[in-house]
Amino acid sequence: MKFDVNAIDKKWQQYWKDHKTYRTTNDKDKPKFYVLDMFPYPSGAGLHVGHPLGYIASDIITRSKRQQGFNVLHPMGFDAFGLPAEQYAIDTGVHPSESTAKNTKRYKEQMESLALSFDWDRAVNTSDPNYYKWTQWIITQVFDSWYDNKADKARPISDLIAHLSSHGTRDLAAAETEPLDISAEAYNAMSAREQSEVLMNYRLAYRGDSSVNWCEALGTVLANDEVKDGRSERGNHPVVQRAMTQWKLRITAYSERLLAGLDTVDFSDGLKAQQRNWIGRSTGAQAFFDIEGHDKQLEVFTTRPDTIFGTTFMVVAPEHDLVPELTTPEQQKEIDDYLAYVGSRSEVDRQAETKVTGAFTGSYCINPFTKKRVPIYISEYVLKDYGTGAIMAVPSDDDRDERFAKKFGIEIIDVIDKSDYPGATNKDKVGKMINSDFLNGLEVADAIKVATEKLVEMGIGQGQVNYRIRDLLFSRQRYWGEPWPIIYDADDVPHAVAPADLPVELPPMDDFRAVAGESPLERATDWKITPAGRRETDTMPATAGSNWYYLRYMDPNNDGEFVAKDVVDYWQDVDLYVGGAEHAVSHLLYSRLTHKFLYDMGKVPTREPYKKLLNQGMIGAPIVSIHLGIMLSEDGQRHPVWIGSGVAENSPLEIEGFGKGHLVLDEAALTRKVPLRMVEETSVDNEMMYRIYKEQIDELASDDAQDAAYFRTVLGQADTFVWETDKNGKQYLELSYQMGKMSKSKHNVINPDDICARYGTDCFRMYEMFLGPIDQAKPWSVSGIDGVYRFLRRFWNLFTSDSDALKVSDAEPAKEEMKVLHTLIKKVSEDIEKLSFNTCVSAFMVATNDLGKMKCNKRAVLEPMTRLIAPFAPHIADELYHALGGEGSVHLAPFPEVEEKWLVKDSFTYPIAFNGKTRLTLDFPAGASKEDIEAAAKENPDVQKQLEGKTIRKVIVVPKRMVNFVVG
RNA sequence: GCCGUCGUGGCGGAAUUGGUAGACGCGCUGGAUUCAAAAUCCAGUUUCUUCGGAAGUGUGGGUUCGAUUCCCACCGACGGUACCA
Repeated sequence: MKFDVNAIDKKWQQYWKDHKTYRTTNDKDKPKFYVLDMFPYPSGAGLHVGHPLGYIASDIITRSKRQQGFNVLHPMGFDAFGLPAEQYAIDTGVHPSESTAKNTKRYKEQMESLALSFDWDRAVNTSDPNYYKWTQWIITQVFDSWYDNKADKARPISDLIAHLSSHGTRDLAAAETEPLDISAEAYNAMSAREQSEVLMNYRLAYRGDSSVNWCEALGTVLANDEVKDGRSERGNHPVVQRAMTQWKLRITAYSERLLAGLDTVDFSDGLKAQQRNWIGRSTGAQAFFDIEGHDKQLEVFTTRPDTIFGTTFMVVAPEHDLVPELTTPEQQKEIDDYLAYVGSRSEVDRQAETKVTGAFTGSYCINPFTKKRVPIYISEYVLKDYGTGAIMAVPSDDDRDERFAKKFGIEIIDVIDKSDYPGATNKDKVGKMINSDFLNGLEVADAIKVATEKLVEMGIGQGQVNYRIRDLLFSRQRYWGEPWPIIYDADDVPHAVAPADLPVELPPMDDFRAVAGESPLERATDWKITPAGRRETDTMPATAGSNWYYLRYMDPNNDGEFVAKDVVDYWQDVDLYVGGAEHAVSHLLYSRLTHKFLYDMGKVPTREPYKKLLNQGMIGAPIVSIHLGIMLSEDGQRHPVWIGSGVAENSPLEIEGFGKGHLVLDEAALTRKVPLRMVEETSVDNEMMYRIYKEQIDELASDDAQDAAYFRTVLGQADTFVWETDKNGKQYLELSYQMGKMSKSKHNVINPDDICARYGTDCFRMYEMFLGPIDQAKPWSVSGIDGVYRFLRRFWNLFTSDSDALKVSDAEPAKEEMKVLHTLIKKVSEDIEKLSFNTCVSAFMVATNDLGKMKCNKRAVLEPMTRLIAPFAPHIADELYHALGGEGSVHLAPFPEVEEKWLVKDSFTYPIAFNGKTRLTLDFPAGASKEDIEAAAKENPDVQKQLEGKTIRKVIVVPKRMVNFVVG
C-alpha cells in the first residue's frame, strides 16, 4: 500500500466510471435532493483554479447527502450557444459546432479528473437540437400566451381572442404594450394581419418597436444586462441606441411576482438587493398637465405629487413624441441644434459627463394646482424609456431640476420646510409643506396622499407604480443560437411552429458573419422559405437555453415532453444552486421568469426554481511584473535594462560589458508581465515577495513551453539584467505584483490539472476548500498547499506502518479516542450544513494531529473516518475504506452519525476573569452549581492573590462558560 | 451619489446565543535526524515590556459584569448600479 496519489486517483476514477457509482435514477421512494452548479460556457481556455471552487463545494454537499440516504440529482451540462463561440469561429474559421464539441470534451475530462460526482448520463448541451427543440417549444408557449392581470397569471392566447371577439377590450385587464380601446365589432371586422397586430400588444413573446442597444461591431442588438458603461460586455465594443423592431419577452408583467418571490428564497441579501434594484419599483402618481394652446396633455410620472406647487417648468426627453408639436417656430432652430448635439453624443459620452444642457420648446403647460404657465424644455437628463419620458420639474426639491433651473434662470419656489429635520436631503422625503395652499402644514407623507387624491378628484391623475425594468430583448441577429420558431404566412402574420415540426434546426452555413443588422440566416434562402411561409431569421440569446436547463436534467432523454409531469413533481426544484455572482441579475432573474410562466401553465409544481443560492467568491492570483529601466552610462549611451522593483531612479549602476552609469526611469520604463511559473514566491523579513532567479532564466533556453516563448520575447526587450544577490549567492530580480482576476492576458492563470498532477486531486480539493469561506473572494497562492498534502500524508499514516503496510488494530478504542472521532463527526456534519468547508478541513487536521499523538490505530475509530472524509478526499477515502475490507464504494456507504455519549464532559475549564479580563483558568465538575463554583473559586489561592486588597462587588457565574469577579 | 459585502498577527483565516481573541495551515526562528540536501519530527512565533505586567480585532463613542460579536458616527477596500423623476 503506497501513498501514490496519482495511482490512487487513476484507479478510483476508473472504478467509479466502470461501476456507474454516481448514476441517479428517478427512484421516488427516497427523499430527493437537487444540487446544481451553474453550467459553464465551454471556452477554449479550459478550467482554471477559480472554476472548481463552487464545483467542489457542491460536490461535497452531494456526496454527503448521498451517503445520508438521499436520492441526489447532481448533473452538469454546457451552455454552448452564444456569442463567444461564434466570434471565435469568425476569427479562426472553425465552425462553432466543432469548437464547442472540442471544448466540451476538454471540460468534461477536467471535471472528471477533479472527481466531481456528476451523473454524466444526464448531461445537456443547449446547442444540441434534441435540447433546443424544447427551448423552442417553451418560447412557442410564451408566444401563445398573454398576461391576465385579474387572474394574475399567464393564460392561453385563445382565451384572449375569445374575449376580444365577444367584448373587445372592454373589461380586459392585461399586460400590454399600450392601452387599446377596440370594440368587439371593430376587432371582428379586422383583417387577419390587423388582428395579429392587436394580439402582439398582449403576447408574452412579442415583436415590437423600441429603442434598443445596437452593437455595430458584433452586428447585433444586446439586452440591457449585456451592456456595461455604454459598451458590450463581450468584446467591449461601443453600443448605440437605435429604434428597431425586435422580439421581446414581457417580463414587466411579472415584475411584482418576481419581487415578491425574493422573500421566499434563500439568496444572499446582496443578491436580492441587486434584483430589486434591477426591477426598480417606485410608487408615485401619474399626472396630466394641460398644454397651452393644444388639445393634448403632457403625461408625467412623479414620486412627489406633494411638490406640484413647486413645479415651475417641465422637461421632456429629446426623443419624446410631442417634441415636434411643442416646438414653436421661433424656437425651431434652438431645438434643432440641441437635437443635433444630443444625436452626436454616444452612450459613453453621455455617461462620462453630466453637464446641464437643454433647450426651450417655446410651449407652456398649465400647472394644475397654481394655474400658472410653466415652460416646457427638452433635456438629455430626462430619459425616454423611464416613466413617460417627461417630468414635472421641482427645482426646490430635486437636485437635477435645481441645477437646470439655475442654469436657465427659472423661478424656484420653496414648498417644504425641512427645519425640523436638520441634515435631511431632498431624497429623505421629510418636512412640512409651505407655499402650497391646501397642502400647507402637512407632513410630506400625508401631503403625497392628499395631493394624489386631489389629482383623482380633478380627473387629471392617479396613484401609480412604476418599474425600471424593461421588457426583455430576445432577438439576436446572429447565427449561433436557437432560431425563433416562427413562420410568417402570406399576410405576414406570425405563427408559432407546431410542436410536431420542432426543432427548427439551424441550417448548416460556412459564412455566418452578420451584415448590416441583418441576421446571417437571411442568406440561408432554402431554409428560410417554407411552404407555409418565410421563417423568422432572428435567433435567441444565450439565456434562452439556460433559463430552463435545470428542468431538463430531471428527464434529459424525454422525446415527448420537456420534462415528464411525475418526474418534475418528484424533483420539484433545486435545493442548492451554486455559481458565480456575475449571474446575479441576468440568468437568475430570467430563469425565475421562465419558471413562473411554466408554473402558470401548470407545468411545474413550484413558484421558484432555486430554493437556496450559494455564490462562490472569485479566486484572484498575483499579476507579477518585471521592471524595465534605462542605464545611462558615462559615455552617454542608453541601454534598456531589467531591474528589480525596488531600485530607485538615479541609482548608480555598474554592469559588466556596459560600464558604469546610473538608472533612468521614464515614460518608456514599462513593466512587463511575466508568467507565474517562472517566478518564485518567497517571504523575506515577513514580507511576501516574488523573485525571478538567474538560473531559472538560464533554463529557459531548453524549454519550449508557450510561457517560455513569451518570456523570451519579453526578455529580449532589454540588453541585460541588473541582478541582485541573495544570501545564498543566487542572483535574482525582485518583481512587483498586485492581485487580480485570472486571465490569459495577465499570465496568471493556474490550471487545476497541474496541481492535481503534482499533489493529487484530493489534496487540490481540500486545499481549495481550505483557502477560506466559500463565498468570499480570495487570492490563490501555492504556498499552503504543502500543508494540506502533509495533512493527507499524516491521515494516511494513521492507517499504515513505517513500511507502508496496513496496520490497524481491532482493539477496543480508548474513551479519548472515541471522543476525538465524535467531536470530528459533529463538527464536520454541522459545518457541511453551514457550507463552512474551510473549518471542516481544519477539523480533520485537528483530529488527525490528536489521533497521531495518541498513536491511535483502532479500526473502530479509523473506519468511520474514511466515510467521513469521503466527500472531501474521495480517492484516498475509497482506497482506505477498501483496505479495511469495505464493500462497494465508500461513496455509497452511510455517513457517520455522532454519538453524543462520547462528547459528555466530566469537567469544564472555566476562565476566571477579573473585571472582564481573564487571568487564569480553573476546572470544575460539569454538574457544579453556580454557588459551588463561586465558593470553590473564592477559595483558590491564585484567585485570592488576584483579589488581595480589593473588594468583591459582584460575582458572575455562567455554568459551563465562565466566572467573572467584579472588583473595586 | 445610491445599494450591498467586508475590515482580526508577516499571510490565508478561526472564534457557538455577547463569555479564555488569534484554532488550523503557510511563512519565519531554533533544534533533532542526515556525509549533505530533500523529506520528516520537536519547540517557539500578536505587539510592547522595566519580565511584574500592559495593550490589542479599521477609527471614535455607546450599551453591558463582560463586545471581534449588539447600537451610533466616521474611515478604507471590494462588488453592483446610476441624470430612474
